[in-house]
Amino acid sequence: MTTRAASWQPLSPGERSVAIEVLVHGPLSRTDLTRRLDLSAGSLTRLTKPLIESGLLVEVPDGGSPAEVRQGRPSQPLDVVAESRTFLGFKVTEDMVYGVVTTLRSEIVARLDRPLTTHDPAQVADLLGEMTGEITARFRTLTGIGIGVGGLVQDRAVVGESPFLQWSDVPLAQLVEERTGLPVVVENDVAALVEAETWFGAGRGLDRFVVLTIGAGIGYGLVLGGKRVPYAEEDRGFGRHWILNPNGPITPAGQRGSAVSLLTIPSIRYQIRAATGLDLTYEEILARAAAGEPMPARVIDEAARALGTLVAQIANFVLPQKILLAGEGVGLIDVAGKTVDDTLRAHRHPLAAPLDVETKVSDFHDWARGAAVLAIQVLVLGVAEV
Amino acid sequence: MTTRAASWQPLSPGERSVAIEVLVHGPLSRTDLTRRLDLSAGSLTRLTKPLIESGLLVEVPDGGSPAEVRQGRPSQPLDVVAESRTFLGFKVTEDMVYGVVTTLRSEIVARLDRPLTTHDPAQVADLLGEMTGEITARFRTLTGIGIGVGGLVQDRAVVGESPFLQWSDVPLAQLVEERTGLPVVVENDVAALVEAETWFGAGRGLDRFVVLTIGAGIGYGLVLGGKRVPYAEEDRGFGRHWILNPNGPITPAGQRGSAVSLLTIPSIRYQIRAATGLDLTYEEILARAAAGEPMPARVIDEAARALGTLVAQIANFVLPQKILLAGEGVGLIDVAGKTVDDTLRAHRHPLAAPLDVETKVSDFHDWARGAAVLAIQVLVLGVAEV
DNA sequence: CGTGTTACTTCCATGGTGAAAGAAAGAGAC
DNA sequence: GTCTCTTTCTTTCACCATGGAAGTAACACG
Repeated sequence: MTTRAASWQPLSPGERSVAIEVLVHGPLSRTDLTRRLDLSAGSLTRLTKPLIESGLLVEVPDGGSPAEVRQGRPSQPLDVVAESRTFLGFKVTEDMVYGVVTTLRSEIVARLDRPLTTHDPAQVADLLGEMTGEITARFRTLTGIGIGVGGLVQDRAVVGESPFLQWSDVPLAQLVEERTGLPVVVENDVAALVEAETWFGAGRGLDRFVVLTIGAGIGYGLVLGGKRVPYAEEDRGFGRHWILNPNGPITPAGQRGSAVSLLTIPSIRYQIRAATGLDLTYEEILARAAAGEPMPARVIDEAARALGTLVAQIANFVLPQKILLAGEGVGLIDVAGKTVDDTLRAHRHPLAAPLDVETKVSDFHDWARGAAVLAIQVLVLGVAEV
Repeated sequence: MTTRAASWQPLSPGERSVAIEVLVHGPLSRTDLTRRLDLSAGSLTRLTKPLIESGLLVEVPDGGSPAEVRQGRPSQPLDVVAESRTFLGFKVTEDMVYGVVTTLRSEIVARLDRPLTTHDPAQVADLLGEMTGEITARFRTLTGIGIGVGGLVQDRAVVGESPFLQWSDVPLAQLVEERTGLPVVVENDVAALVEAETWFGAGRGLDRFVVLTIGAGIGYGLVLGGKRVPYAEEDRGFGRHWILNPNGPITPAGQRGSAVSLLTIPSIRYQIRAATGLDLTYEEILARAAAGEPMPARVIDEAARALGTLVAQIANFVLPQKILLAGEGVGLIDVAGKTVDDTLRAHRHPLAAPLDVETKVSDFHDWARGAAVLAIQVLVLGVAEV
């Protein structure tokens, strides 16, 4: 590997936990950290000193609400220098590569998209290399690259199987590393999004957290104890066998009445096409459903009930503290949110803990950002954990 | 509290982890323990020495297969003295109290049942006190008492709400402690069974583990990271809103087609009664279904499909390493196991990791044993953790 | 009876830890 | 201004769990 010295590896376990806590949970004073990490004040002074000397952390002016007047010596928040390093995340789709540049805190500072005209691995790697070159010219602090791909990814490096790219066993990480000289992490796109939301997004600091994505397919991510649980079928057709309505529609993909048949964008478009002959976009279908056009309204209503049922099942069995609904296919909530809610409530125990559902209609740059987070994790944790 | 000195509390964290590992995972040599606990050999000598001196652990003759010849110095397994202490577990039902006496390893060494003729809290406590008296006479090493009750239990001490006993806010632990002078833990019966299976049963050593019980009602227990996840609705009608078949039967309990309506013993008996007018026992229904009698066969078949669906949903969303089906109502698997299996397979991804399903038709003594495990945990962990 | 192998013990340097005491930096009272 | 109070952070130090190295024990094998 041609990886630069790009790791917090020399940190002791204690130091790293401090660094991660500050990275993920914003500026924190040493006293805050004693509570969060359950360490003594003395230990915190010891742990933070080398981190500050190395420049990884800095003392920042107290940004707390200036109105609130507190007695005693003011606390001295510590923060990472988010701009000290930048990361590049790619989301590779069938015909486009979406790229984002982020800070150490996963804030997007630039975007860069390119059409993908070939699926030849070497040429795709060339394109990614070119795009990286452009970024390096603008951002000298580029530290690592993350790539999100739909399909099965092994060891965070090799695309084992990707139907839409027609790849199998392509060592994408190595190909891009050779062209850029930067450390590269490749991961399944859903897994990347889940990691990103767990570290910096909706699932930050949670113990049990679920991400459900709806788009061209269904994606599912389970986070327990702050770590993503890997699964054997790993995005090779999630939700095809989740039967939500045995009387549901039959579509080319998935079992009859499955989550895939009821909820994914291609299936919804297929249902409309089959019923009306019109080839409408997802947005058009939503608009017509909102306007009360019977056929679209019926399909969207059925989808909304399926989504409510699905979320209820997850809530009932996983007992997550939060569920994030993401992807382009959650737009139906804007139109049929009430149906989703009602169905969800009907399938849950009245005494069950209220469920925190967050909706985020993500675009491709959000997926790319997820991939960038993986590069951040590798820097922070040292090794690409699986 | 009138608790005797009954705790491993003075143990250091390292010592306790050694003690628990040996308690739960049978005799282990010091070298085994180095691997399991990731400690050095030196540390193990240090940690085990006081445990042996205090009598908590003993060196036992190597029970390993004597045929297998190994080189080098033979290992010296350590074990707890399972018989050094005994524990008493009660399962309180509407008309009976079932009691078991167990060793430190949760092996049942005696049983004691009594009819429950009153629901008056003081008199129930009197009965439990009497039964404890009998046991103390035979087992001088009695160390603690665990009580399992259907319903909502707070702080492992107070029965907050128990419909079938018509109790609310009964400080049962205190009542029994006053009469016995022994430490008492009270817990929801399902929670107790789950803890027992997690420590000493099917879920031993697993990270993600689910217990599903079927009997008079549905019980669900989720174990993540070796710890049971508490839930808000806590056995106040689990499964009433898990709709498994929207076209399913309507019964007095639960929503139409819910797990309760399809699977619990009262609901199955109700369906048969409503259809045929016969008031058959669950066993009779199973026998007639096995014999091919149409109506029972149809009901059991529908239940089997519901169970397969339910297990598949749990497997799909929780990704457990193992699912334990327990309770008296899992007997239908003997009759319609193939239907359960087929339905389960149909609702799972072909590439998903194979699921380990264990079935255990438990009786009331198994529930009582679960309660006894809680008393063991209190001794071992020092405090009743929630 | 030595040799090799594995299990366990003894001993010691190390390093992370918390407790206690002290220093720093503000607010508030007079 | 300045004295006190409060809270945050630092310094110092004793402690102790840990692992590593070297040594001992107990067996099989030739």
